Amino acid sequence: MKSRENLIPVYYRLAEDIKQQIEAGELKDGELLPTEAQLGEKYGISRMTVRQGIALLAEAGLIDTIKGKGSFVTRPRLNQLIIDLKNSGVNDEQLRYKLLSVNLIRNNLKLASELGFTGQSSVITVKRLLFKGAQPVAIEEKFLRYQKGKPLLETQLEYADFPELVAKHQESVPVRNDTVISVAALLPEQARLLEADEVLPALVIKQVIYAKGDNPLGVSIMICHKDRFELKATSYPLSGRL
Amino acid sequence: MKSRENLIPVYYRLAEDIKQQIEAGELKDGELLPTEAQLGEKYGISRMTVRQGIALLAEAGLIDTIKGKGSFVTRPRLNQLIIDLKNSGVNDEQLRYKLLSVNLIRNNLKLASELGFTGQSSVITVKRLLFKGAQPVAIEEKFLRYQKGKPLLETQLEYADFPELVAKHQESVPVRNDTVISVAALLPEQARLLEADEVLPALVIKQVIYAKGDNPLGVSIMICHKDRFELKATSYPLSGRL
DNA sequence: GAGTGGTCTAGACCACTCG
DNA sequence: GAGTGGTCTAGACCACTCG
Repeated sequence: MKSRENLIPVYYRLAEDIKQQIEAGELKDGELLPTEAQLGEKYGISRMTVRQGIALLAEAGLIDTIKGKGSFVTRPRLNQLIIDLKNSGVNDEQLRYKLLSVNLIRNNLKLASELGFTGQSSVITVKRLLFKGAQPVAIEEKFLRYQKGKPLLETQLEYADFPELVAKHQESVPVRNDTVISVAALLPEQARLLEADEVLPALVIKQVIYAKGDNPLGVSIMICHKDRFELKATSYPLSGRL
Repeated sequence: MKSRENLIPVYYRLAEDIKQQIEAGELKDGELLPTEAQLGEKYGISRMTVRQGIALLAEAGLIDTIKGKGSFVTRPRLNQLIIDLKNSGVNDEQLRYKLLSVNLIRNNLKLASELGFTGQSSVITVKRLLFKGAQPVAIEEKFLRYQKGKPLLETQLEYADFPELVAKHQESVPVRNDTVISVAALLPEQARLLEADEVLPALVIKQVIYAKGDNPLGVSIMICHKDRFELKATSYPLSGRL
């Protein structure tokens, strides 16, 4: 079936077909798919092409393939949620930024080691206020390993998201972002900045960016106004090709 | 290079090689990789095998491939974080569960429509208390579309995670989980259950499980004690094959 | 028109699983 | 030993990009 006629690749159509069957409940959780050879036969395509479709389904979490046995229908991984910090409240396009302060703190081993910056005693701090419309929604404080000869541009300070900022200021390549989400009470000064009652709690998002080998390159702490900010996450793959 | 000698597939070694070069900064952000033909030449392997390696790198977010142009080094997507609800505080293995109540609420169109359960007026509610050791850490309340002839087993009610529970009780196949994370004050009864001061705020995790076509099948609301619970997320692919 | 990645084929050998 | 998926090849034609 050389279906170049209609531009949609055959392996993709095979994957879609099977996806439909799974979502319609025709192929149930745990059930075994036909073998690759059988699917090739059925669709009139070669085995490598079948495998391309199967790979797509596996990537989407719809099947598990076990060598020597076959491909089994499985429930999608609904417990694995994706937060896109660029589109879920944080770093939203609707947000405006106001730069509060930038400091280079030299020779403060205590601070550097608290942040996990080994072999380092100078730290850059950047503080911004995030607005949605006229309302302040979050305070963001960033701590960067100081890197000689890599000055930060004003535009970066104001507009770059955190991983991007770290990338620009570092020789080392950032490879991982570990984040913790928790709740804390606002400090008086934070409450003032956020124009909130002092008693209000806040959503706290703490990001740590690492280079290869678990070396922290930067730490970001966002203090978010509880009524003006929430985090959205979804199980649906953002880069989903199916 | 038929390197079956050492069990590690050639395409995998190619991908690892390039990954190392990217993480070491030898291949910088935006740089163009050699063409597939050149890589095939260099490693002495066929183009399809090169493509297998390239696909792995693309999946890990280390390169972007553009048809007709080539493959470009790109920063990994550090803004896309994965929360694994099974290993990040929620549904943790260390957690114990106490079933508080199970109810079938019949003929309550208002509740059903609030939950988004269309064409439906009966709702099952399940309330559990989660413990870490002897300490209550969260209250979990679930609302399920009632499905005739699909009784819930006691063991499921106590141990199943939410997507699993929905899957067991529904004919429809769950395909998506949309979650919102926010902050709210504890109600007096909730504070009592969590053995907390009434004034305490709480982390709120609201999950909605959908079938195909944006039909909600179930809603779960977790009210988490702020000092005993935090959510962890990471950019590192959990199913990372590289 | 030359170069690139995207799709696809028809074969091959392998390691693994299962009865 | 029969069946399965995993790896790999050496070819082909295509659509796209760029000068």
